[in-house]
Amino acid sequence: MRPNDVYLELQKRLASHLRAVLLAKYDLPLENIPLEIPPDLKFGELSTPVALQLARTLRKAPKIIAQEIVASLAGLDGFAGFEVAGAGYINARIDRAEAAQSVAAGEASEPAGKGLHSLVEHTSINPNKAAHVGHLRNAILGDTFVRLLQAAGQKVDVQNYIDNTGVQVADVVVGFLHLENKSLADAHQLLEELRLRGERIDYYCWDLYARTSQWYASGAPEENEARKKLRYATLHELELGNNETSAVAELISTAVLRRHLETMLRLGIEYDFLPRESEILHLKFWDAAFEQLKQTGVLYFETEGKNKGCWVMTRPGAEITEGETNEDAKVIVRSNGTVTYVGKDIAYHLWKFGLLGKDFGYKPFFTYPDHLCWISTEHGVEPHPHFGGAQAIYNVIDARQSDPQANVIQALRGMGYTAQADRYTHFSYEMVALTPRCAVDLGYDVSAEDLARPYIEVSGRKGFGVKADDLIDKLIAATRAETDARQTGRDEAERQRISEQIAIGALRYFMLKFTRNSVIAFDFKDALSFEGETGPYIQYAVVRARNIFRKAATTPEAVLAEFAALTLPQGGGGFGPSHSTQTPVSGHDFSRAEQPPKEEGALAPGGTSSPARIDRYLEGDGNEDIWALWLRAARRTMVLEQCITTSEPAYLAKHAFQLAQEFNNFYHRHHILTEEDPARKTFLLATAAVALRELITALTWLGIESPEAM
RNA sequence: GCGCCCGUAGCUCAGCUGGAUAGAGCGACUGACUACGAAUCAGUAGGUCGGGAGUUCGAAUCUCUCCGGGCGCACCA
Repeated sequence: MRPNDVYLELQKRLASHLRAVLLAKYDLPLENIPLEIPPDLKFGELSTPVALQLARTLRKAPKIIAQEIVASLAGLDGFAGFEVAGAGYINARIDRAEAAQSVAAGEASEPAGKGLHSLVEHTSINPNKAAHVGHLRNAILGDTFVRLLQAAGQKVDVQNYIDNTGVQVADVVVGFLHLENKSLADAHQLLEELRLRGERIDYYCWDLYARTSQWYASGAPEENEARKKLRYATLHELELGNNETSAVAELISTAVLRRHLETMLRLGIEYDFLPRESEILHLKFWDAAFEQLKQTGVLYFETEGKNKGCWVMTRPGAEITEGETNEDAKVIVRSNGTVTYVGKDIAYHLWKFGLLGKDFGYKPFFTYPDHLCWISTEHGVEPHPHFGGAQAIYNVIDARQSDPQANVIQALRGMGYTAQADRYTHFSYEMVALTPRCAVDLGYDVSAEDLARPYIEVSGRKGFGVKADDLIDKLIAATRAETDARQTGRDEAERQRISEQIAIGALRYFMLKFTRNSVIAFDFKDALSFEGETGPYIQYAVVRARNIFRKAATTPEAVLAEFAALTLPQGGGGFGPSHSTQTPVSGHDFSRAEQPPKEEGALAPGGTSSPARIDRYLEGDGNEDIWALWLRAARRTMVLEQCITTSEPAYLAKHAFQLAQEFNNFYHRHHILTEEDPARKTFLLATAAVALRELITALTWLGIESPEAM
């Protein structure tokens, strides 16, 4: 039997059939057949307003068209019938028993894009301070998207770009060398002392960075001028490398980076490669890119206007008038010969697509339980894995950087790399801000102006924000208190593990439940909630399902095997090619809801002369909620594809929640273990087994573990 | 000034390529534990989808305009 995802498969089948019917009947080639999931099961499982849409071109009443189309649909494999409803909708009812067989068998279709080599860049925190809630959103979005691409069968490289030679690192170095008057030897000593005391270097830098930022503006005008000069002199030394200042920067930034990886690992987030800006500079990536940019004419030398003496490029969407100087052009090479950020980013992205003709050196940096994370270096070790050269890339970068991102894409397109430009996704998301109340609770001074705002932007420079590790610690403490109260029979280690799983589940779900372009106004009350639309709610549904199987002394696998026997008296079924036993349906003569849901006689066990179809359990007023659960379980691949094509993990988060909600509802309405009809009991257990399987799969894709108990 | 995002129930948010009575969670109020453990479930109240105009058989969804909020538009990264 060929694998397929029930809903997706039936949708495709109906669409192509409708396309053929429209062509044959009306000579209308219609590429996109609108298909939707109706708002209520009474309208069937799939529906199309295509007749409404065609009314004008065909000059016929929509209802007439719908009836004509329905007449040609009878007997379509996998469907139980079609009917015209409302103003001219065509509603399709699928063969429930047959669909349930497929779902139970765990059939899933291959999503589009299988085998593609993708590269996801996320996290990319400046290594000069502790990670905060904003970085958590980035990393959780990125990591989840990586899991989605992998679930779709893609080969994914996970990268975390490290700007170790930028102003932000320069600022902590200035603070260390000039505010604290310390040396390279002191830096070594500090790291050792912090290690012994069990303190975090990234927390230390959080405060130092904020102090230094203030220091730049807190003196007399001429003092501030000197401090600013010091800042840029330091930055210059970092870029050059091979000096004491850069050695301090390297030492501190690497220690902070290590902390970031540890923080993210608490959330189950891992990386394959850490490309650093220092290597992009020292290995002269830019020189190679510059040649290509000049040759393709993307960059031109400006001889007039405010950008005179610079190499510039035209911005995307800019209207250029012949013979006039484009004052709005983006400067890529400054008049002093140095390269801007966008320039370096173009070089880096040429490398990502394997178009630069240069590569990093590689050395191992961080060890995960099952693989190594590599970091860039000038002279690497052999052998090493190769990164870059991807077919599709995703950059998880906040929405404020959409302009520079668009510039990079524009440059690639201008160089003739249009296929790559099309597969370059700026995976943008809005920031995480704090509600004024949250800021006050944390002890920050909040101005009257800020108090009136809906939210206040987090700022590392100001030291304003919620640190990632603090939030995680707080979440674990809260779940631990709850777990200790509930799981009195379990030992310390077990309770801690469960608490961590729940805490991380709550945090990851919280960051994923919002769509990317909505600003998250962070508040501890919401983030620390474990009820309602939360990760723990979904995890709890899993635990409940598991408890049923434990009490019944069976397993989901055993139940599903039993279920297959129950529903497959002839051993066939499913969505195999030639399995059409449908009776033609004229389109207006059936109404499933009116059939009695249950016969008086007991169900004959599978394998007897009268095929023991399970329709009776899937239809009728009392069973619509069960069928809805099966139907949702059938949507896994559909949701996965939707998430990938729209770069929106929130759809999967919503799907998992709705699945859990329907399961909890089912759990209350139908008591499984006390069910007396053995066949129905098997059916109910199979329902739980399917829900359990789909819940665990969805949670895994979201990077959320399923605890054994809670 | 130009560009992008947002404005949906008291609060926080969904609403897929325009489609059938606008949904969820939280909060409020009513109920359900002799347990497949209530981190749960059922029910009630609550909405001029920011305002206006247009396109359409049909608009929360598309276009225009106005109002309100946010973020970008460096020879910073």
